[in-house]
Amino acid sequence: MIDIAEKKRAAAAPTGRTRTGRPRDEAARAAILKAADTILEEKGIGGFTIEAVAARAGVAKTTIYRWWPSKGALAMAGFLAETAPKISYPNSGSALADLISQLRRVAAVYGGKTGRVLTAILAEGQRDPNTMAAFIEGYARPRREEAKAILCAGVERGELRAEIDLEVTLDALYGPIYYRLLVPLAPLDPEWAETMATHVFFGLLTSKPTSQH
Amino acid sequence: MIDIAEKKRAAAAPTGRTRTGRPRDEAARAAILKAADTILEEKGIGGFTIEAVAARAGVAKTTIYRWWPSKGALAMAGFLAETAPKISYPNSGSALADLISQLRRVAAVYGGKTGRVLTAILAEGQRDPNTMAAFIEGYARPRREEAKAILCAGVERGELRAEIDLEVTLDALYGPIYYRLLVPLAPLDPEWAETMATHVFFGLLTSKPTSQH
Amino acid sequence: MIDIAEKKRAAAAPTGRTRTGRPRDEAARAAILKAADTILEEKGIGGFTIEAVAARAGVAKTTIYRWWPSKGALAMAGFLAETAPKISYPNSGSALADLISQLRRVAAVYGGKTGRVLTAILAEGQRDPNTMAAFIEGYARPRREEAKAILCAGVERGELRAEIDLEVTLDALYGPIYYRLLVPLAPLDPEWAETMATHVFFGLLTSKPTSQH
Amino acid sequence: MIDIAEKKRAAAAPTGRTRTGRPRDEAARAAILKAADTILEEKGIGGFTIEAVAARAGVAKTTIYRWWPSKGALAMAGFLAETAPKISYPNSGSALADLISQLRRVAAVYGGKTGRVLTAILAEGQRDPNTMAAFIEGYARPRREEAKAILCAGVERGELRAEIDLEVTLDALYGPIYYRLLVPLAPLDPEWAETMATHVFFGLLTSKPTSQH
DNA sequence: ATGTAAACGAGACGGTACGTCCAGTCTTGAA
DNA sequence: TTCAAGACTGGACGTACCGTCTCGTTTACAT
Repeated sequence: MIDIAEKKRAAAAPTGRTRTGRPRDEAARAAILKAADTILEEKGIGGFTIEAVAARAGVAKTTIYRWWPSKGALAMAGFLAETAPKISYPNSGSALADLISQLRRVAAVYGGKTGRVLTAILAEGQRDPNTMAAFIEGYARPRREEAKAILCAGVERGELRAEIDLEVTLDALYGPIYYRLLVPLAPLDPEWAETMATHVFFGLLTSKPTSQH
Repeated sequence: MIDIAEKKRAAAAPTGRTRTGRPRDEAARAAILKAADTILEEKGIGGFTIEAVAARAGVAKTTIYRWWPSKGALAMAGFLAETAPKISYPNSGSALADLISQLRRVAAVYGGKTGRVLTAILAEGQRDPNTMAAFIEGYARPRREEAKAILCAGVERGELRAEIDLEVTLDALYGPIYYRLLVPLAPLDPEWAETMATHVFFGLLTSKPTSQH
Repeated sequence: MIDIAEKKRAAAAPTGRTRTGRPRDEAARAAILKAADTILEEKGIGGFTIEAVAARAGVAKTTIYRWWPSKGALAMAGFLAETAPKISYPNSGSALADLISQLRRVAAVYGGKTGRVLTAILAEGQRDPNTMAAFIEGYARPRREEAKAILCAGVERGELRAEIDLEVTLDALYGPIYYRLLVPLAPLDPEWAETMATHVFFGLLTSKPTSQH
Repeated sequence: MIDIAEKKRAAAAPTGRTRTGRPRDEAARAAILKAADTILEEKGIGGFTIEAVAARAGVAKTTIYRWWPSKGALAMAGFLAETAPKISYPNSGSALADLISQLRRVAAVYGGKTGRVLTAILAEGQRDPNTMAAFIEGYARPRREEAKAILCAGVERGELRAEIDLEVTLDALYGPIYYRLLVPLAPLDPEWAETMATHVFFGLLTSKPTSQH
């Protein structure tokens, strides 16, 4: 898990220098993350202000600014601490089954309160590159690596075609979920996710080509 | 093209009552839209403020508020007036070719300055439902309908499987583009778009199943 | 009377250009000055914050910042508008009588609520040269000129010695009053002021020297 | 010399109980007072913050707060320790000469860096009664007693009129100096101080009255 | 030698006010 | 009736210091 506070602490005590001064208040840290996440869930990004988080956490604004450099960083930290852990990967030995199961779960979670948090972070990320970077490195990329491992196994077992580009495949499977999350043309639910995955797995064409590309 | 101003004018002169008073300044209207779009392109959503638009357009803030109810509406109007017309649909008689060609073009356009405008609108749309609605009804839905028509034709010609769900298919083809637009894990370019489309069209599996679903 | 607002207005309409835009809200202006003065009287400089003045005047902070550049400028404006007009000059034909009468009145006024306002302004003036300059040009200097005129008349009538330096004389007569105001060794009251003035007028020495200096 | 630290130390060891624990760090104490005075001289009251003093003295904020209860107390302590000792009293046997000599010296010192420190203390004293009390008891009153002694001697020797009120006389002589210090209408220099003193000593009137008051 | 007690550095904490930026509304005179 | 100009209320921003607090460390005296 990535947390700017952790980084700061690490930076402050690089090797063996004994830490001095009043230690960080872990209760305040937890309250801030909890408050950040709750506000994001309840009010979305519109109501997510540092002042609101401080008030709800019962904490001074300065305490927040001491540890998180921006709104986006705080939102990310709240997301990672509170809601990100809810998604885990299955492992059944079948790439197709595992991925569909995982995509269903992701759709279900993103379709709920966690989705509101995510949209907020991504919206903030459009205006602040650091937030986007934190999201990518702290959340998106790690998840992709997990999913990539499943795809790899599927290819090795002969389940999936060897010619596929794994990165592109991940875009094809996860892209639609983010699309529905951010452009609410229709709700994001597990049934839709499974149908979408099935379309991508089986392709759209009537006949399988002998040679392709 | 949707423009609140048009609606307002229409509402103001419902049947035949002759309009009186100073007529709307079309030069101001054009300058505002142009300024909105330019700022969006240059500064992204962070620098897009009503005051900045007014200053750049050489127009009073009130003039903007008279015609557009919110920041998001103005961004949408600027987008529609200036950058949206750049994307058109081909028609070659082959669904696969037409869609790939279109996805390439969309990727190219979204990968440039227009993409910055779009991310700004979508970010704003996360906080303001009206902006999102305007985007969906004024831009996303119409484009989907065009694409859907191509898919339909493909099905009717036997090019595409009859069982596919057209809406889901559109999600599968367009989702990844929005994903790459909003989550910049990697750049958005035509080559990637074609590869992605190919993956979806041909599917990922090694063998075609006899019965599916 | 000096008022930054007046300067701004004057600067905005230098010659004949017709003023445009919403006119300044005079009620708000008056409420701000009144609130500033009241807070100064009641709480002294410690409680004099822009936020407190805004709250009491029922006005937005920005409205204050639009017209007064600093705390000190606002305090000065409040002082000039509300409490400065209370002191006027007598004119009886006798410099001694006039000055004593005036010094008594000044001591009485500075010994009351107005004195608290003055100490606040002078304290603020120690940290902000602009405040001090505004105080000197807008209040102190004009009063000195009035007093100087009386002294002049006294000299011309032969009441006062011709050799005296008028500026130094003013320091000698007014200095003790500011001293008692700012260094409260003892209260500031009219009796003391008259005694003090008498000492200065008549001198301290037992015998008049034939030649001096 | 008054120093809260002295008081505290005295209070901590009232009778005979031997003191235990780490002794006060005199180097830190000296560094703090030096830093306080230097900052007051260089930046005036505006730059005089506890944090700045601590940083300059290379000391923790807590060490300051342990010994001085407030900003004003610290400023006073710095003033007394560093700059106050610079003024001493002459003794020539002539009240007039001694006082003029002393007033010249005071004007010279207050016209320089020491003056900046004094204005800072007096400004702070307007907001904090304790600071003002410390200034009066620790500095102003003792100096007045010294000056009063000279005046007394002058009266006893028949140099000065017996009817004069000594307190009022002190106000008349020192008031103008504080006035020029705090209201910089003109610079504070020895020539002016002597002229002023001469005016007060000799009075302003053309003729000596037969009976007065 | 070893406690014990106070002083010290470091720095986190809850707060207050700052001065600024924009949002969105309102009021005027001119076109 | 629209427009330019610009004043208004109001909310949040990020910063600077305040005065308090909690630590781990240091220093000297008392045992």
